[in-house]
Amino acid sequence: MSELRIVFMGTPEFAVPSLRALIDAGYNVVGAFTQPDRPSGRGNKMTACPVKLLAGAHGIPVFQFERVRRPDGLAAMKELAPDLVVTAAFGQILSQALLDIPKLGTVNVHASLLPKYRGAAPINWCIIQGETVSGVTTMMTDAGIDTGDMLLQRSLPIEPEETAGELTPRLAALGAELLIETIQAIESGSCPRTKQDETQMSHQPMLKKELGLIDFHLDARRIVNLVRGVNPWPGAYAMLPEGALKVWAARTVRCDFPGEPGEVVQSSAKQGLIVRCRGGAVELIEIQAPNARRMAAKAYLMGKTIEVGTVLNG
RNA sequence: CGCGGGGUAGAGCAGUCCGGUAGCUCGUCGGGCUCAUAACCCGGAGGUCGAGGGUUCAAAUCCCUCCCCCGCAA
Repeated sequence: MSELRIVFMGTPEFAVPSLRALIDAGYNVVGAFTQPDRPSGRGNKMTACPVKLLAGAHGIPVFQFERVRRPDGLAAMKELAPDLVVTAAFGQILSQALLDIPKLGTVNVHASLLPKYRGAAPINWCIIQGETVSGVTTMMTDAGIDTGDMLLQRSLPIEPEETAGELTPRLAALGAELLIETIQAIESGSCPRTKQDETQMSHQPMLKKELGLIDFHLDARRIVNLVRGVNPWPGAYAMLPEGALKVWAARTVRCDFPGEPGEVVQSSAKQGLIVRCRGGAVELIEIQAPNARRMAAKAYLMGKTIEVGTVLNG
């Protein structure tokens, strides 16, 4: 049982294992900050984020500020008098004034092998760019975006067909383990601390809806990586005349068909849905038509037709 | 009260507006053809049409209530 007063800051599912690990390890979590509840889903009901639910279930006070770095957020943090702040996918940028509060500093759990893939959506970008290895890094948060000194780091191979949605919980679990090790090392004064190599750094922007629009002028491999990387959110899609066709799963196929990029070269319940792209073709395996549920493309084609020769995004 | 689409055979859909024998593609089972096949031909099984109530000689179809699923937007 540690005497440290810890404040946790995190919002989505990725942060949950880290908070749970802190609780399970017996740490004294004195408060949890999350993004405010937002109206979401059908009916625009207010929805509590996963971290809020977990913290609430353990009687940990929850704080939700629109901007935690404004005076009221700052005051709340001061009052909690944390020895250590832990952040994991919190979703807000911390100010220096905020970082100065905890005596031992602020430790962040970041889902990439820093200094690569700094920024808001490292897991997605990693897959989109075709990496075969990812990992998590614990680091001392500073005023920049994921620029602080690295503490511990551990890597994880990405499965060839793995989606961002599948990789996220694996990295979250790894991150939770690493967080506990990191805090133990900090407590014992034995935690290594390494500056990030700025020449190796990369920084990716937040995900936008439009990122999911498939560009069939790209290679099949890159298209498949995009599909994996934006699954389940924001989701890959191609434009049919009647609306967006979401693509949940795709694979590269040999292309013996002529056709321009985006052209449907095969479309049947037996053979599936194959679209021409740069230097080859992709088979759209699992799709979702407007107003429909997601399903195997072959199943969709049993009841509906997509004409061969249709040009997606055309 | 954010906007909208949907629930019909194991799967995916049509039929609903305009009530009148439940249909298509695929799968499945049996048979045939073929050197052979995911191909082709013939035949069969399989459905309380999401649930309940109402109108009617008659309801998948019209009216009311409820349950469930999904798209957009956030």
